[in-house]
Amino acid sequence: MDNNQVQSKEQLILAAAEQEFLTKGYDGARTTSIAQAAGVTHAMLHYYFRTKEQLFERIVDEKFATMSHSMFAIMGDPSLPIVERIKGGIAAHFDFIADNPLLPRFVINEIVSRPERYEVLYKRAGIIIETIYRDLQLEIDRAAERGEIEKIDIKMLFISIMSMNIFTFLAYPFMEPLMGNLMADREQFLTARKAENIETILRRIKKQ
Amino acid sequence: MDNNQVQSKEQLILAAAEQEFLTKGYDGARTTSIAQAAGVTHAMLHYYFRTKEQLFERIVDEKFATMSHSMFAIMGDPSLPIVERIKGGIAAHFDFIADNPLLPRFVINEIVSRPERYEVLYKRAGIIIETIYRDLQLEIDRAAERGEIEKIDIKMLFISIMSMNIFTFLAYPFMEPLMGNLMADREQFLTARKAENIETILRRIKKQ
DNA sequence: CTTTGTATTAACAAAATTGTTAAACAATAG
DNA sequence: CTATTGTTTAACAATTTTGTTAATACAAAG
Repeated sequence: MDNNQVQSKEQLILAAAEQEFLTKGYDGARTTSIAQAAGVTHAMLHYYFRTKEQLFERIVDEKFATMSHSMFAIMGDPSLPIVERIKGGIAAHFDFIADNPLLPRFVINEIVSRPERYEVLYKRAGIIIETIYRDLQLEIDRAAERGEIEKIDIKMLFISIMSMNIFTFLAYPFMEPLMGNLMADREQFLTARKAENIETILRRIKKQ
Repeated sequence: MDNNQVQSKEQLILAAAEQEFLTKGYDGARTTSIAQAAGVTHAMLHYYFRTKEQLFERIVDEKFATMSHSMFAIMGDPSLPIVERIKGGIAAHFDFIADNPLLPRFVINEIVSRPERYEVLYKRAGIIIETIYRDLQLEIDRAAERGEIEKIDIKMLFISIMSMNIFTFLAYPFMEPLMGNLMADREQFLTARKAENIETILRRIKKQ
């Protein structure tokens, strides 16, 4: 078998499934359409993954992991001074989402439509995040006491960063036709938007 | 016929359809489930609305109108000084979305899954928005020249406002379990979040 | 009180979609 | 070479979902 030369059928199906699920969601996706896009008969899809549900779970697992990686990117480089660290964190998070622009909508839709399914996963993630945030909150509090920045709740700051970074991609198709020339050149807009998000957050924590 | 005393069957179906479509989307919605929720046979649904598609369009039309109203709310009260105006606009927009928390996800999903359908609608909206923004941009430019605020692109500012306000509700189910006690009390969190969004935007335009 | 149009139901039909199976085929280990 | 194992296909089955229809009830109008 040539697993490396040509992509295996399994790989082809997974790639096609990812595309289909990310754009159309579970309900909108069709196993026949995935099989067709992968260039295999739809019996093959069932041979490798048994059910649509199981194929979907493979994609969900990977995408949830990617999403959590993206959230850790906001943490930034701990060796840098706090303002530089936040600046870098925002940029890294923005770039991460830029590389996975379909990810947030997929994850949000999935959480909304079957919350019970992710309760366990979520409880664990919540605890991890809690401890990590505590460290960063401490660093922020110390910087605030030194008068370098404003005192602020790190969670609120994270929500603001995620809001601005994620919304950019989430609502791109919605906003683009409404914004005239501003968003006409995607690359140029994204560059400007990244800078704007950083500027907005930095001003939020700037001592005044 | 008692059109007002008791809700008409048509009204019941529309209400059930709105709930179903907003939470599950077009693909996830089931006409049988809508009929059941409305307490009518599913033949009734087809009698009144012919097809799922036509029923969906009724909901979409209304929701797109609501969404565009919400966007106009950001404009704020033109009789107020610019900073107060923006402050009020953010608050009004936030409250609007708070009253329609399922709206943004629904609209975004719809735009992403069938963009061609809204091209015409969008061209028109884009032109209207363009002219309205021009006025506000002028007012901002004048205030900036007077040294009251920073010079800023109104469209960028609007995107930031929409980002922070909308993301709050869009990602609520996703964030809530990750944020420990912060989001435990929904009302309290929304109040804090509204204030945070206003603070963030005002700092963005504050002359420094 | 009969006609006419609307409302309602149950049963049915059609289509789409997921999933199965049996048989053919290919690769490979012994 | 052949037995075994995994791969592939075509055809089929089951289910779900949307949509239709024919029969019936009901209300209003003449």
